[in-house]
Amino acid sequence: MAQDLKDTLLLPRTDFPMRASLVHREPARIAHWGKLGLYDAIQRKRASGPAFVLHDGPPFTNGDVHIGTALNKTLKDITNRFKSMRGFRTPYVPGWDCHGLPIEQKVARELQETKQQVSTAELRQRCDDFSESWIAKQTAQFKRLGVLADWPNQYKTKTPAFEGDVLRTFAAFVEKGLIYRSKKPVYWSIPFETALAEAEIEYKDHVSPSIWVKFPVPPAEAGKFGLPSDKPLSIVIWTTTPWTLPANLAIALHPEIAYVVADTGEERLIVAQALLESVRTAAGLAEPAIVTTLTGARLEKLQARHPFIDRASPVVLADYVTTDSGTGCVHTAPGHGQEDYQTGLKYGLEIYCPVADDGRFIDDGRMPADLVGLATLETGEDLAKKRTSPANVAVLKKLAATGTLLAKQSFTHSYPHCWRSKTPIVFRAVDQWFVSLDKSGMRQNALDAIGQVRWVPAWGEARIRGAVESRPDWCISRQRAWGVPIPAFYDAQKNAYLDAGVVRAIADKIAQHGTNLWFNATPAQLLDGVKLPAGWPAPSELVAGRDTLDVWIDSGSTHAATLRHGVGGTRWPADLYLEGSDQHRGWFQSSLWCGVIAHGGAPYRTVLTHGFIVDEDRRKISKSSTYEKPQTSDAYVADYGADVIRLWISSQDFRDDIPISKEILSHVGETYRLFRNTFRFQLSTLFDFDPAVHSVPVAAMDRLDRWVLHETSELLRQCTDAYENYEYHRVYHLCNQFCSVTLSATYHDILKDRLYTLEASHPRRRSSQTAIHHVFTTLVRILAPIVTLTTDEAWSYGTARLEYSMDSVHLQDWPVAPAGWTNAEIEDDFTALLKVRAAVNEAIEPLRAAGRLGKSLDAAVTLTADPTDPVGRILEKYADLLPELFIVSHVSRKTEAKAPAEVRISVNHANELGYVRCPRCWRWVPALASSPHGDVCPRCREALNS
RNA sequence: GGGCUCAUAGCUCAGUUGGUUAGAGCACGCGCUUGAUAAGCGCGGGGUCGAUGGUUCAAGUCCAUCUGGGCCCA
Repeated sequence: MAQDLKDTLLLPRTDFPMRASLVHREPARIAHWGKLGLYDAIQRKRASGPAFVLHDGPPFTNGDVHIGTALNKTLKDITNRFKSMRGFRTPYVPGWDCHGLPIEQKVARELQETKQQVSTAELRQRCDDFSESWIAKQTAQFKRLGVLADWPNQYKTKTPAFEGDVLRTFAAFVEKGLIYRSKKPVYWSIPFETALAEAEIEYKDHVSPSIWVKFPVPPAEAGKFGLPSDKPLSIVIWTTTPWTLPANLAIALHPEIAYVVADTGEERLIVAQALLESVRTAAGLAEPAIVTTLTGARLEKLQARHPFIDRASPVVLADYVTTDSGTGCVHTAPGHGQEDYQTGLKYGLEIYCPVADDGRFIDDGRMPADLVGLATLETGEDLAKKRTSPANVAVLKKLAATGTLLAKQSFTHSYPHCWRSKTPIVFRAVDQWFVSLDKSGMRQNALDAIGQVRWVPAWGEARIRGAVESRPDWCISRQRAWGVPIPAFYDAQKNAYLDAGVVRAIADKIAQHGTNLWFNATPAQLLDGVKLPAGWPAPSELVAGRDTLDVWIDSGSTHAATLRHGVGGTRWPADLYLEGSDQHRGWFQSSLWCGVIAHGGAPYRTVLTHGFIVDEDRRKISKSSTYEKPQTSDAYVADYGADVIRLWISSQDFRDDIPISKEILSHVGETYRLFRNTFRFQLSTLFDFDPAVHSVPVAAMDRLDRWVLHETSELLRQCTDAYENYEYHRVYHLCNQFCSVTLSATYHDILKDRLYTLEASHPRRRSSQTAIHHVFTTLVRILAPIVTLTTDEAWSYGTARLEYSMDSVHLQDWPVAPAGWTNAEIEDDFTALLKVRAAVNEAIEPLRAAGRLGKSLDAAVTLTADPTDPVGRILEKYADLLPELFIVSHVSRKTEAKAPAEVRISVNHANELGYVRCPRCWRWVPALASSPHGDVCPRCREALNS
């Protein structure tokens, strides 16, 4: 009998599975999108819309997609999908960064391990293959995340056409006269014998010999400067790089700092006054007597002597000298340091660098014979054995022999290392190609362009402004094979020949034949058909340079190689660049310079940055103690599924650091289930609802349903605003709250009675179904950019009642809430009603705890309120709705003068009123009536009779 | 060491121009339900807002310093 009655209820039904099984089911939907040609379908649908171009920053192609890269690509995907639903045409051309040292090094190492010797062309081919293999893997990993893109039009920095555009960008640099050749200290990787970019440097602790060295001042020289000469006098310098002493050409003092001549008894030393005590301690000297005090400026041009080479080391002045450490007298080697170099230029010193490409001292006739050939910095083996370099050892020996070594300690400090070999680098002056950033007002142009761009968050502008202002001239040559060659030629005397027209002609050839042409062809072949500028030797007298361009020129040219050609329907400039905040000094800047120099402006209108992924302790993930497995996108997708990962990404305020942990992901998984069950419940309650046939106009809808439509329009308004402002975490939290509070705990819960027990076509039931249908189609679309796969599945069930359909939620327009949904009066009324509802629940709880009743439907509630009070009036106004709203069986109202907004609530079990329970709808009523299915309440009898 | 930036319940986030006992979801605890059931509902405990010191009648919300993260430099 009970089962018989239950069968008369309109219980929810749907095939939409409760369990997501994302990890197993997602690939099928992604494949379905592939068959559908979803990306192209979306582009076709928006073909006439305004363009929104998000230009993809190319990931480097040397490994699996990192979870941080997954975050970046997903944010781009969310953005594009939202913009597309808003009506924009959103061409998205993905790119790949292919050239560069890490790949070349990896390939070179493999060749080394297998003891293979190959030509440059063969090495480049292997690099190409290596890069290509990762492009295939990364593509699959991005697709697995649900990322939609124009894969057929993807750009790769290694393709001939792209390389041609890189060279055309370079030609613009040459044409503007910004390229110059200069000997300049650069970061130099000894194992790779190449100059390194700033980005290729990492700072690590390094143990160096810390030494105090005496530079003798000859008595005659001391006399000239009014210094006592009756005892040996020396200027004391401090350095942590003894190997640079053979290149010492000067001693830098601060012009305004106070220096002292200190008498130790046997000799006198010149050091900064502020550092005398620390020098004394380091050297273990007795308390010295101060002979005299004077400023650094007084000693300018004093000719001290090099401690072990027969030459002078003059005193020079420099503002960067501090009394933070050392002696205030700075050993200066213009060939081995940026500041030293600047000072050298100022004083006309030679940019002297007696260190060869391999990091060993050269034999230039000036280097002491016992130092020639020694390695200046530690090899990996030296570091493993914790010993200092042979050159350091030998220099220390010479200092000791000449009695100029005042003190020696071990010193651990942060020192630049080659990011690949992990060995310390040298500063070394070598011939390189540079871009002058100050010539022709280029730096100002770049700063002006920054002001034209919208930076999100706003502080990004200060960040890149600082980076652009402080950036030194750009060293763009690399002594590598895997890159775009610099089309410069050299004659027998090593004079360089570089010309914009020639570069463009070579660019055309390379765009056709690839860069291997440069490495394989003779200068005569390369220059065949090219009109040589005046003053150039015949091609037969030239050799082609072997330097390649800094890869930041590659990446800085991506906009030129794609947007300016309109690849995939894009256009220049881009509406949006979206990358990690490290790119203020990286890609944003290289793109800015290339855009400003070659195309007269920034290549982007808006630049959005996100933070970095950290662990639960907010520490960088690579330093995490809970680091268990590779932090790859695939590893996370395999555990949680793409939609949960995407939801996690949306849940975080990505402008700040972005924490990830098992706990966080499991909470996000709960939210995912909430969304999924919300969709499922709504779908299940619409099983007999056809919107085309059963829809109820808003004006005719029940007040509860109009309330939920109002709430939905509010949700839509706020989520749209959040999306527009790139605040996706607000969408997550708004939807979370909406689903759990507004829907699940309130609206859905209240609705069950009418949906299940009323007759199928009862106006109130159809009204609610109409509302649910509206809420569903709105909510699914709001979440579509984020929870892409599940919303697509829900949409398919909702529209076609099928797991897969030819339609997709991603082809829909962004929802619009009709004006009729907004209803301030109902909103106010329900705010008050729901407050009373909460109070009713609170009042029921003690009875439940006492075992007097279980479900709220067993309760009969009495409300006492002041009829003149606003709340009292609302209770009166909604009297017929109250039992349903509170999910109780009976509500009686009493009026009594009370304090404003005060409602007294008393609760009884309905049987205390003599009520009986309807076996069908479970409500307690005064009396049952007979029906073909037995005794039921009058309302159920009516439903059964129809 | 410098520049930029962040710091609110166990977790993720809200907290408008400084003004009532700092909110939400999840998690947690205790119950209810078994007609969303590897679901749903109710109630409850839990932050004094990184620390310190200021400005103010009043500060999570303004200022300074410090501590601890992050990115980028040195």
